[in-house]
Amino acid sequence: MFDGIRKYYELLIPALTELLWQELEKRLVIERYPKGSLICREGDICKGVYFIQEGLARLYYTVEGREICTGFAKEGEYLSEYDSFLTQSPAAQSMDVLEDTIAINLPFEQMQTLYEHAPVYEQAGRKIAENLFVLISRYNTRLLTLSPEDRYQYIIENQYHLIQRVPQYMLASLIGISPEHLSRIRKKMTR
Amino acid sequence: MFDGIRKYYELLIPALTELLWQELEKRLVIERYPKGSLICREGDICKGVYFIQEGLARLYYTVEGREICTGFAKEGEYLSEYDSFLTQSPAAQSMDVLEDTIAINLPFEQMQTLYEHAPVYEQAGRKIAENLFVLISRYNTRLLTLSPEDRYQYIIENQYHLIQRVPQYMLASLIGISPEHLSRIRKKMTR
DNA sequence: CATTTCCCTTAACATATATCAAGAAGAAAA
DNA sequence: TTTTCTTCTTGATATATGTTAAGGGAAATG
Repeated sequence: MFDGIRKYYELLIPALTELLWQELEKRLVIERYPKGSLICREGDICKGVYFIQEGLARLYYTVEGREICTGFAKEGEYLSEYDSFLTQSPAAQSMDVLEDTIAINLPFEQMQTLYEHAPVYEQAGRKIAENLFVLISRYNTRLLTLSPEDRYQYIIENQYHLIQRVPQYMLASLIGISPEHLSRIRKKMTR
Repeated sequence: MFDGIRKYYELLIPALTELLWQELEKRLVIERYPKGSLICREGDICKGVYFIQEGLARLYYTVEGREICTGFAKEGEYLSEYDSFLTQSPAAQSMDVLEDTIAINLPFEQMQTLYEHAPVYEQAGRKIAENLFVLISRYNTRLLTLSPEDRYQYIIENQYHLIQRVPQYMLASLIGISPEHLSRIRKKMTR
């Protein structure tokens, strides 16, 4: 059950011994979400960092009744409303799942306990924070420096699984344009 | 000289002893930048995380000859092209200073050495990464959920020093609009 | 003190992109 | 199968925001 996430932590913490892993493992919580259900609602405090074991999760703002997606995580990837998680303050975004999903949650209090328990866990926390920073930073770079066409092209070339698993109108909001406009861009690109 | 940054590290690492501080201090590098000079050029590898001792630094993309600002740091704040720093890959943004600036740099190799030296430093690394994540995440939230007017209003209410120290056309790009448009927004707001 | 440079404003105009509305095509449900 | 959703497409229209250009004032420079 925990094979995938264990490999992930071994990458994060080169010095992860069997004992240290067991200490971590017993704090992990397996959570199952049926397609369409919420992991975290905007305004609530995000309870954890979720390692997606199986399925597909989504992070999005709701602005004037409309959803603006900012990220997706598939099997083997992490997702969290990390600002809310870190600062234990109300989440600006919601998280839900687009498919039946199994997530492994490392809750906030458990993470703090680990930090106090042994300093190596700090290293995992640091690398998770660093990885999430790089993700959001590059997302930002694309939004600010690429044209809508090039942002879509980026998804084709680097996140093709999203095109197969995510409705096009959600990708439009990820790119920062309307669904109609993405449809026209696609039409132009096939020519 | 190192008073400001020491206080900052004491916040990050509650367990920072005199000895641990000395170990850190001897790895810090004081750097002076005259107004207008570059700390890091786009395409280069960002050499460090810079604690601004005195002055004002800026982070910005250059797209088709135009500059798009994404962040500023004044005295007592940090700045870095952190993606480049973490991954030791070419920077997407440049960093320069808008005023004569004294920065205290913790270079990448020195930071790695500290991590190996004692695990408490991991805690500082983690918190720096977490803080920078929260900063960029909230910047993102503002860009994606607020109108240009409200983004400018946010600066007035929460970063008023920028209005006093940064040219308006740079704030326009921080907000994600043209200088002319910001000028019109300001005119409308005074009424 | 003159002069140059930088920055802000304003107006006219251009345009990318959003919005609105309708229909088609699949996919899911009954 | 038929029906009902959901998603995607397409066209007509609207609009926010960008672009270009010009002038003025403040600040830096010599």
